[in-house]
Amino acid sequence: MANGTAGRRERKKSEVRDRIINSALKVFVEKGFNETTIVEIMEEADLGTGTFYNYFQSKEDLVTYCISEKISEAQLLIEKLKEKPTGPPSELISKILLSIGKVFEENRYLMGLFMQLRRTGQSTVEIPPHNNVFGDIFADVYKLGQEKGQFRNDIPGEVVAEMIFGILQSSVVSGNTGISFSENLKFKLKILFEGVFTKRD
Amino acid sequence: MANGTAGRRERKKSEVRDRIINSALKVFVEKGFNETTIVEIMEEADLGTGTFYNYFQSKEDLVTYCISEKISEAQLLIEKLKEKPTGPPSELISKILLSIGKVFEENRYLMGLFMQLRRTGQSTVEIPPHNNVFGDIFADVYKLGQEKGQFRNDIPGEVVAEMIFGILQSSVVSGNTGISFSENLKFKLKILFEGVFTKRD
Amino acid sequence: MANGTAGRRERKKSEVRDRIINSALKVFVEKGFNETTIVEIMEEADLGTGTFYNYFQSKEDLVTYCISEKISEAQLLIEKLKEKPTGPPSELISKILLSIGKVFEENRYLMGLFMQLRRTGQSTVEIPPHNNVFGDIFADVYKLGQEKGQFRNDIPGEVVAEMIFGILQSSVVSGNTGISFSENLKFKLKILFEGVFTKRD
Amino acid sequence: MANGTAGRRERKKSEVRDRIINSALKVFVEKGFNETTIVEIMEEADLGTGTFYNYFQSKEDLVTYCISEKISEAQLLIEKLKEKPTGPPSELISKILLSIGKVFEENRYLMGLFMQLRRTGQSTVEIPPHNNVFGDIFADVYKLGQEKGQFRNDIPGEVVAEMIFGILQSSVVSGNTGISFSENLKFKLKILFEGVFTKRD
DNA sequence: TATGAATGAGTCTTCATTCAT
DNA sequence: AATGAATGAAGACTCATTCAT
Repeated sequence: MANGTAGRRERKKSEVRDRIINSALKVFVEKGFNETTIVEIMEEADLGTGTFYNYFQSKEDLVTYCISEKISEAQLLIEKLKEKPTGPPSELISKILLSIGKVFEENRYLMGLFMQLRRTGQSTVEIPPHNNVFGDIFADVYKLGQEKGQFRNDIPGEVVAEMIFGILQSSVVSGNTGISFSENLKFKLKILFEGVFTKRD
Repeated sequence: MANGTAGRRERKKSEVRDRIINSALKVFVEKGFNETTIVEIMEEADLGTGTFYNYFQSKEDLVTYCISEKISEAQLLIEKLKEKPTGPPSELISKILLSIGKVFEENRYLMGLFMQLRRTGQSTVEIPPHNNVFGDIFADVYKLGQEKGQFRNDIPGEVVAEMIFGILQSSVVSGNTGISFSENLKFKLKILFEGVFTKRD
Repeated sequence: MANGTAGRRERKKSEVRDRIINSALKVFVEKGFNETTIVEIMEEADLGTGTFYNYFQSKEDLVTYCISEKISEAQLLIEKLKEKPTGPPSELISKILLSIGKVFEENRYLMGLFMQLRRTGQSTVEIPPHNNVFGDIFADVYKLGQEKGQFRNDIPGEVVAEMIFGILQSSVVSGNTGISFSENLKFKLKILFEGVFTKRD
Repeated sequence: MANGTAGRRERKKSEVRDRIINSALKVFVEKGFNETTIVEIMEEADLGTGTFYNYFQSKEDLVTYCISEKISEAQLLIEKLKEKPTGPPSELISKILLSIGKVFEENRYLMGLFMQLRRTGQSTVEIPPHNNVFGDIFADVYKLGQEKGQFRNDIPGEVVAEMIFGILQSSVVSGNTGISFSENLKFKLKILFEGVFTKRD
């Protein structure tokens, strides 16, 4: 009984949190992060201003929370992919990028936020240093590919990792080409691979 | 005489402006754009707060001004390079990227600012939409390369342009690889070219 | 039966009220009156926030209630002492001070609260003007002592009353002397009665 | 010249600071410290809200500043008095109390503030622990009096110091007796020195 | 032209209080 | 009666911008 009530409350609370997050992202997209006020977010969510602080400590906290969630989501996907490595490393990279891309594509703006956010240290939720979140993963996979003879050895893995991350980024934020995200990504991967392959078929 | 005085005044004024700009960039790097106040900039410049408004209309104006200057600088270099097109398109792209990169490398932070700045419309100086500043140029050169048979035809020029811009960006902001900017850039261009070349030598 | 239930309910209600009061005093001591929030009090009491308002109208109300209770307690003691006046007035004063002191000593902080509280008029429970609560009593006893020839006539009773009250206060809040409350009080009463001079001219 | 301008500015600034302080004290007296808002203070001073923060970091800071000033003032007076010790210790105590009293009497409310202020540690200006500011001084003088044979030895100096401080306090805040501050103080000192008994046994 | 104190609009943040469950 | 999420009024504080000197 009590459980039922508590459960309902939990659910309700979670709903409210989501409402705030979605409103926030909506307004962020419209006005930009720094130009968005908490009042605006809560008006959009049709909630009182004070309610914000029942769920987040600050605006920064909110963004950090959103991003952390997305990163976790993405990392989970990557873990799954790495567990059953069927194809060659290049295929793994493609799959990873498509997975991560999908996660962020739902809300493209978040990627921009993710890139630009300067952590000031006040946030309670930890965001790892930007580039390194996925950087190590890419570098690892590249090294694997080098060992397997699929990738060239005359280019440092870290540089390739940077490039892969750049591809991800530019595909997600790309918007004027009239090409879908996954198409865009595939084109860029084509460029990437046919350059790093040791030999072309 | 009057001319001499005016000249001195001109020079003096320009000196003050530069002092403000340099102080601003310094503080931006330390604290981030939004966290930097005009008071701080002017303290760093060892000038009175009010003096700021003799040179710029607002903080946004200041950044816009800085960036515009850099872009103009870069575009001037590109124009010069395009006027005397000696080598193949790939060489032109390399030279352009190195030139632009150099301009922004002096102040890497500016690139970050350039990427993240959202125009809110209050600025008097116009900054063109981010990606497109150099995007068209890259696309043009790529098309030229396609016509000359150096570049593959199965990938849209716009996508390649995005990729080139991404390379520029990631090279400028790269910092943990221990590789110099131009080395980093060359590696990435190698990846780019040996992927897009119709055939590998 | 109905009576029994009502009694139990009464008792239960009283228990909750006491729990709130004790938690409040505890937090007041730790953080100060103004810095204490109702949420904190109720967390300390392990009760829901809303429950507070089933017992008190406001935070001010709570404090006022606490203090009033203590004052009533003290006044009751004084009445009893005055009813059976066996010794000389000086002894009565000593006994009164010791009694009041004991009441407040259990919770020294309450005395500080009692001293500093400014009534803003919103409270439903009335607290009489600070100094006067016991001031009149002291002045009365002093006058009695003057009539009986025990106390000097060249000093106004009100001034002595203020001084007695000051003794009470400073004894209750004293903390660094390493002397117990009642010892401290006795020393001060000695001064009050006899003075600090080795001999009186 | 420049000096003249700077000097004028300095003077102006000092005037504004005083205006704020006086307005603040006025409103504090009327409404109490915690009930006073910065807006109210600045309205009373006929200045913009923001101006407050050109002079003080917070409301606490302001009070701390006021009190520190008064304490310094009082301590300076005490030093002067101790340098030329002509009469007996009792006389020195009287003079010290009258001096301190005068300092705080101009603004009686400040003494109350001084007593009640709970330092939360955020203030930039340091206030020494309340009782001890003058406590040591009183204890010292009392010990001197004991050595000289003027004061009794069967009461600890610290207790007497507390009592003296209590006298100071109760005289400053006393208000209903219709007796002037210095008269009030003299009566209490008389009690302190001689006691209230008609004769000592 | 340089200055820097004054300004107040704009934000964040807190918290007593309410109320549906 | 107990609960705790929702609320918004209230207050602290910031800072771009103005303007008298």
